[in-house]
Amino acid sequence: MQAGHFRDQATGAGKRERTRAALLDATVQLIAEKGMEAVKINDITTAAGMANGTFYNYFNDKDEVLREAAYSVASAVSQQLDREMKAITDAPTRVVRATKNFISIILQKPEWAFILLENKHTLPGLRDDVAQYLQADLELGVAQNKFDVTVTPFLLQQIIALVGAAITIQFEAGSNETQTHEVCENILRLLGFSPTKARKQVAAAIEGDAN
Amino acid sequence: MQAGHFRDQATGAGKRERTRAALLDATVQLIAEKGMEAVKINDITTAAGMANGTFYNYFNDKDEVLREAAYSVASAVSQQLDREMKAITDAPTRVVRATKNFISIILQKPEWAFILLENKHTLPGLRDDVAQYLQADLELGVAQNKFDVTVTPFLLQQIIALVGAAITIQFEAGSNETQTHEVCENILRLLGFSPTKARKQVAAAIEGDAN
DNA sequence: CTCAATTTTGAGACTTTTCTCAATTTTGGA
DNA sequence: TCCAAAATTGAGAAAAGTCTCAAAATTGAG
Repeated sequence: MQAGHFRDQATGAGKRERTRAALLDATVQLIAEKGMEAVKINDITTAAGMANGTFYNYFNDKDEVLREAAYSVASAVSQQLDREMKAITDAPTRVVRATKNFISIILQKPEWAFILLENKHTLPGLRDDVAQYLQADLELGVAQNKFDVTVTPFLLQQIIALVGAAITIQFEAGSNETQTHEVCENILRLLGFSPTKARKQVAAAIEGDAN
Repeated sequence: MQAGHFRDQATGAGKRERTRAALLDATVQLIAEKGMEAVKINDITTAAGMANGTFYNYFNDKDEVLREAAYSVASAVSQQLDREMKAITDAPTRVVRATKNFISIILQKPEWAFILLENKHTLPGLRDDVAQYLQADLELGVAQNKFDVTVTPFLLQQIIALVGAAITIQFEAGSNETQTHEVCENILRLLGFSPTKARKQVAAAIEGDAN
């Protein structure tokens, strides 16, 4: 039984919350180690330092814990991104920063990256959350006359696919700042920027970033 | 026991070939219905109209049949695409036509779409095949001074991600010609085309197509 | 048509994992 | 501190699936 994000969040809460958090942490960890399908109930309880039966005090079955683990991670990422995006008003800058921060948040917690990538298709919640974010920024950019596109669900998914691919590659081959800049440029190209303007915009947007 | 692509290919061959083909067809079909992980050996043999034990005359275990099914589908798609791409020499046209044809081939056989999407990450063979194709066309385009990019594995994956997302969406929501045109335009934008030029290029490339 | 070789069959042994529940331990409010 | 309520325990029943093998059926070359 080790540390873990949800466990930390639950220190001070009642026993019920803490046990639940420990189970979720163990689940996330195990998914990262062996993938969704390979996770067994016994693995989870053992990793969390409990007896098998305890599991059923908190979840009805495996699907439930997997789903909750994925949602919890998605919502943790979402919260952190929210915090870092306040007070940016220029749409292209928002898009670039959000992309960069999203990639960076996810790559800092490999076990999060894994669970999110594995659920990209199956988990409607996450995809829709990210899409809503993005949609607002794109509409802002169109209103600001910065983007030459029509904002459709299809376009959102195209952009999300670029980010997803960038995360997958960096997750496999190691974090890579150049590739993060490239995906930002690619998104801007998709939104109608010329190669030159895309490059300058990315440089400018990242210049002003704390990280 | 119904018809199926591999079964058709094997008519006239010996019994061994035909049984094997029937098992592969059943496997592909079942993957489309319930996903890789949910397919059981008994489902496969029942769907193929055989006894459980027969399976082990052809495959050592489930992983093997799943892998072979995926490879077989990938190679069938690859062959068909090859046939349709001969004799196109202009790089942007090649990229647009290949994208359009690839999407169209896959969406005509939903069970193929499914198996390819499920294996995008796990099956190195398929991904690399597609990437090689694309790489040649991109290098051609750079040589022809049509594309404003550096050809890297990262860029290839970005483009493949756009196509993958387009297939996923059309697979879920129904085939959509507009979206297919859009993904082609998006790819050209990524390669440095302006929105206007991208649109014209796509129109021109598809104009000259038989379909 | 014949028959050795090939293929198929399916019952059941075996493995793996899920899930239940009566007994025990822990918790935390009064 | 006390104790009822809450949480935990882990053995084993039940479920789900994999894989083997001796016997039966089929195949196709000569």
